[in-house]
Amino acid sequence: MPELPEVEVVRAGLAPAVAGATVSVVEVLDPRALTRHRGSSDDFEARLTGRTFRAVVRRGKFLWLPLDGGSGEGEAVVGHLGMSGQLLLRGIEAPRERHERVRIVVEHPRHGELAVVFADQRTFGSLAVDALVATADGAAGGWGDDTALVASQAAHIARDPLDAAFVDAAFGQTLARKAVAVKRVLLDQTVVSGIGNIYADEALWAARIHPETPASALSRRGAMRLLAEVRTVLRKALAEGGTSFDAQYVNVNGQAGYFAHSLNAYGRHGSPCPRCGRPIVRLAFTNRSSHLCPACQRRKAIRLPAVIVK
DNA sequence: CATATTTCCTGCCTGC
DNA sequence: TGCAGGCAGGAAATAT
Repeated sequence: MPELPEVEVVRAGLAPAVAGATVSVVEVLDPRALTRHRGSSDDFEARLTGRTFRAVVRRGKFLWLPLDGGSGEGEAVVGHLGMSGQLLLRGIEAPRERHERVRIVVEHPRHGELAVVFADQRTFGSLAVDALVATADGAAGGWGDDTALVASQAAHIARDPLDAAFVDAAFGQTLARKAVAVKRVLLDQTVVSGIGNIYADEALWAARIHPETPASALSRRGAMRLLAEVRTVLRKALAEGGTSFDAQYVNVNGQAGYFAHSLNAYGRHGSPCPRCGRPIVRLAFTNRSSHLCPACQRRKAIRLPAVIVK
């Protein structure tokens, strides 16, 4: 469930400890953590050992750590936390985490030796050594680095709503030509990245928009209001350290965030809507759920063409 | 081309 | 107490 705020907390925690650090040892404990790496575990270890991390960069829910040197535009370690992935900073003597999959020992010129531990209960997350490619729009690849490069595995992902190079007008135009439910579009990482089920439900609640509203049925003003609410909820969650329900999402020190206390709709079915007091409901949505207030978030009436009935 | 469904995985929770 | 089944869900692959 790490979405943009949670991944940004991890990025910001990792950056000061890892930027400028050199990899001394790589241990792959479970090759399923490398499903997106083109090559063996040995290849991953060999490509990484001895390299120096230049930065920690994030776009949407993707993280990448550019490596110094190399050919062409260079390479990076690209990572996605999936459902339950964690990147933890530990001392080199630290015992194994419960679901530890990869351990990268680095030597930092000021902080000394550290272990970067990738732990992942459900193994939807993964790490890979990946090529860096130029960004399509020439702007910086993401948060945390000024260079106009992006990991190739994240290059097809749209910019996220907190990215300075995100284009609001293009987002509005995309919504206007999509017939599918607006919530689906919010979750489509090729349209806007960083939003998952929690923040989609929260933003739609704040904007008083029913998740099944066809995207194209929103007015331009409605679309921009939704985008503004997306940004507000992402920023608030980031300021509170992200959303943690159990031990699934934690920062690099293993600590939970506080935003779960601020949720208005997600997971609150049966509880009163904080705005109107009527119960929040849960609706089936593909293989997951939508949480909403049916009173505040009215399904927009679809204007049907006139039909002549004999 | 656009949209819908399936797949990957483990741990917790419910109901029998 | 055990165990089956449901559920959680991001994104790529596959199907319609």
